[in-house]
Amino acid sequence: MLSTVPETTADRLRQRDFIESRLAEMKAALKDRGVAVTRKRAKLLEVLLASDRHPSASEIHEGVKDAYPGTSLATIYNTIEILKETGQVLEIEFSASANRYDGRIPVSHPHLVCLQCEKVEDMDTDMDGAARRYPLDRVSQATGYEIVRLRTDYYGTCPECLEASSSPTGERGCI
Amino acid sequence: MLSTVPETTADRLRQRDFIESRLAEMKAALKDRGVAVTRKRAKLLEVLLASDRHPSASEIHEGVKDAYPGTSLATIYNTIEILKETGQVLEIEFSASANRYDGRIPVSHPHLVCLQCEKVEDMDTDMDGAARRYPLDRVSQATGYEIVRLRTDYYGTCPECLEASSSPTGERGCI
DNA sequence: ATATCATTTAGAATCATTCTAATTGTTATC
DNA sequence: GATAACAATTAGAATGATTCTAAATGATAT
Repeated sequence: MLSTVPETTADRLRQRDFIESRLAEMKAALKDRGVAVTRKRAKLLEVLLASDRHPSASEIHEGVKDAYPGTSLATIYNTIEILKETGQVLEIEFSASANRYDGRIPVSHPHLVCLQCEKVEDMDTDMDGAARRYPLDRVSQATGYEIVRLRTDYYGTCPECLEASSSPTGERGCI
Repeated sequence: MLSTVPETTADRLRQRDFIESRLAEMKAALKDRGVAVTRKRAKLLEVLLASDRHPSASEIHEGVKDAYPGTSLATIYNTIEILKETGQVLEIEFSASANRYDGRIPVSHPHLVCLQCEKVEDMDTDMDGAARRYPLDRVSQATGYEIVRLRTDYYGTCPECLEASSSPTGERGCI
C-alpha cells in the first residue's frame, strides 16, 4: 500500500483521472444533447472542473477569457444553462451574491459556506448523513412531493477567516 | 384526551397561542434593540406570522398596505433587516425569485420547496434527521468552521401541482 | 413650542441574470 | 471553393429583487 492516510472527499476530487472522466462525461452529455463542444465551451468545462472554488459565472468567464479574450458573459450563461438542463452541473443559488457552480459533483451534496470570504467547499460526505438517511424518494413518499433535489449547506466562518480575524496584528475583522 | 390524531408541525404552528407568543417575542426583541414597534412594524409582524406561506417581502408589503396604504417597500426591507439582525426571522434565499421569510421558526429547519408553484412549506421536523444527527457544533468541530446556520431544503413538485399536471382536463403542465 | 432623533418615503442605483436581435462561424452540399 | 442552412456568439438592453439616498414626516422630551 502506498499510503495509510485516509483520502478525503477533496483529495478524491482533485485527482487528475477523476477530472478527466468528468470532462469526458460532460462533453458526451453536450453531444448527446445535440450541441457542439466548441473550443470556448471546452475551455469553460476545464475552468469549471479545474477549481475547487465552486466558481461563479463571472469567475468562469475570467478563466475562459484567458484563452479566448473576446468571449462574452452571455456565452457562459448560455452554456451553464445547457449543463444544468443535462444535469451536468449543480447550481448553488445565492441571492446576495452570484450563484456558484459545481461541475465535479453535479448531484445534491452538502457544502460548507464561509459567510466572510464566500468560499464554498464540499463537505466530506461521511460527515453528513442526511442524504443517506433521508433519500429523496423516502421524503417523496412521506410528503407526497416529487422531490428532485436536496440542498444541505452549512454556513459560518472558515478556519482561515477565523484565524485572520483573531490575528495579533489587529482585530480588523474586515478589510 | 381530546384527540388521538398526532399533531403535525404545521398544526402546532397554526395555533393561536403559538402565534401570540411569537408576536410578543418579536416585539420584545425590537424593543431590546432600541427600535420602536410602530403600527406599521406591528402589522408587518402580524402579516409575517399570519401566513404559513413563508411570504416574500412584497407579499408582506401587500398585507401591510391593506392596513396602511401609504407604506413603502423600503420600510418592509428595513424592518426585515432588523429582524434578521436580532435573529427573529429566517431568510430563505432564492436567486431566481424573491427571498422568503419565516417568522414562526426563526432558526435553521428543513423546508419543502415546490419548483412549480413556489410554495415553501415547513417539513415535519421528525422527518429530517440531519439537524439532530449533525448539530451545528459537531460540524464546527469536525471542519474547523464556526457554523451558525444550516440550510436543508428539499426541492420538487408538490402534490397539488402533481395532481394539476396529471389532470384529465388536459396535460397542460403550465398555464 | 421646539429641538432632537427615529422612521418613513419615493425614486435612483446596483448587480446578477436573461433577453434580443444582429453577427459570425461551421458544415454539408453542390 | 461558393453557398445555403443552421448553430454559436455577441454587445448591449431589459429585468427584477434589493439597497441606497436624501428629503420629509412623526414622535418625544424638555
